[in-house]
Parts: sequence; structure tokens; C-alpha cells
Amino acid sequence: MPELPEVEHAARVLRAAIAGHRIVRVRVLHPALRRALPPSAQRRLTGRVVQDVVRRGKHQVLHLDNGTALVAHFRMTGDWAVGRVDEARERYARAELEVDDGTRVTLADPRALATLTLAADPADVLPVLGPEPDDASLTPASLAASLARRRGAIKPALLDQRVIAGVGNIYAAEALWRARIDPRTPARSLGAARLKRLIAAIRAVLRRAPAGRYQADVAVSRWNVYDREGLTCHRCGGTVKRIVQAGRSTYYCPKCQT
DNA sequence: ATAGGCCTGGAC
DNA sequence: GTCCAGGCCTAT
Repeated sequence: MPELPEVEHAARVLRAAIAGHRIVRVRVLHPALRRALPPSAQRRLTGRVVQDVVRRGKHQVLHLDNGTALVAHFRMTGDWAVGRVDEARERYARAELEVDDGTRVTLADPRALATLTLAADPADVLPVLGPEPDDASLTPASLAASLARRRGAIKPALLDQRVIAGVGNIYAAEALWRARIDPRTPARSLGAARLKRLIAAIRAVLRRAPAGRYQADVAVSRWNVYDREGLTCHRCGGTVKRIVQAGRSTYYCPKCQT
């Protein structure tokens, strides 16, 4: 589920649920998550007040009252579920945070690939990230500069979080469709005019994303190319094609993306 | 650049 | 059973 719009929503949900509250109990319910959040970190979390929750790329940073931070990343299937401590455990609950007013936030994650990391400083665990898509510093010139030394195609480059933070596989494909750019185009060959279109397209597809969590049934009707192999391009009547780039599916229309 | 690994569920 | 999955890391 989680690309930037969904993570943004999740961070808002989390902020509304626990910002300003003290963590009174931490549970880790899956061994894989236990690797990232050992008992010592669980103890250090307990008793802290969550001062704020901010999103950076697809990471969520929970700033705590002693200057440390809990960094969450949903990977493929993570999400928060907000409930009360007396309610039944969520399906796929991998970790739970209980705060001082009886609210319980559950990290629900079927594939258990999500990560929680407690850090003295969020900079210790956050990777180097490029500009946010809506940041004014993202310009055709800045994008050209960050693509200049790359060898590969534009689509995998868009998935590199150092280029632009928060663009995932679906929105990369959708943005390239909207900008009419072939995903196989060498990244460094794109000129200012196409980069300008690409930036506008990225912003547009992210803005038009559903506000809430990912829902496959809603999404299917929204995408122009993603998961539409063999179907008709809404724009030119061509046939949407699926290829694999850097191990990931890419969907595009060979007729109008050039 | 690509392959494999992390995990599990769902579609076939 | 097999293949696929919206992410990302490590090794080659």
C-alpha cells in the first residue's frame, strides 16, 4: 500500500492518535521486527512522550521528548491501526504502542517487512534522500544534475530515493505515462522540457492519489497504466505493455510514450 | 545493472 | 503447487 500519499496519510493518523501522549507500553509481536527493535529499545521507548510525527520520503519519524526518534518504514504492506487497549488484537499486528490515554497504535503488516528503528538522532538511520516532490528546490535543472551521472533508464532512476524522495513503482509509471516519456529512456538524456513535464506529472499524480489508505478496488480504476497490461491506453488507444526494469514491473504505452 | 533475500498472502 | 506483489538492502 504505501507510497508517499499513503504514508503522508498514515503519519497524520498517527500524529492525531498519539502526539502529545506518553508511551506506556511497547510490544513487539513478530520476530523479524524484533530484530530491528530489540528489548533494550523497547525499554527506552517506554515512558517517552511523542512530541510530533513527521514524514520524510516514505519514512515516518516520531520525535520523542528526550531528543531520540523512532523511525518507521512500512515497506510493502505496513499500516497503522488505531484502537483502544481493551480491543482485540489487530490481524497481522507486528508491534503495538500504547499511550497514556488508552489509545493503542498497531503496526499491522501482513508481510512483516516493515521496520521500526529507535535512533539517538533520526539522521543516524534515515538514508540520504532527495527533495520531496512538492519541494521548490526540485526543478528541471536540479533533476538534470542528479540524473547526469546515471547510466540507466529513467524509470528505475525515479525509484531511487536519492533522486526524489517518496516516488514508488506505481507513481513512477503513472508519472511517465502522464509526461509521455518512455520508461526506458536513458535518464541522463532527458532535456529540460521533458524534465519539466516529468516533474509536473509526478506532482499531479501524487496530488490526485486517493487520500486514505491503498485500496485495490479503488486504485484499479485510477491507474492509466499500472497493472493494465494488455488493456487499452486511455489516451491513444494503444495497448499497455509490461516490462521488467531493475527487477520491478514497469507498465507503459509504447504508442504514446516516446 | 541484476539477483537474491527479507516475509506472507492472494491469485492462479 | 507456482508466481507475483506498492520497498529496499546487500552482494556480485
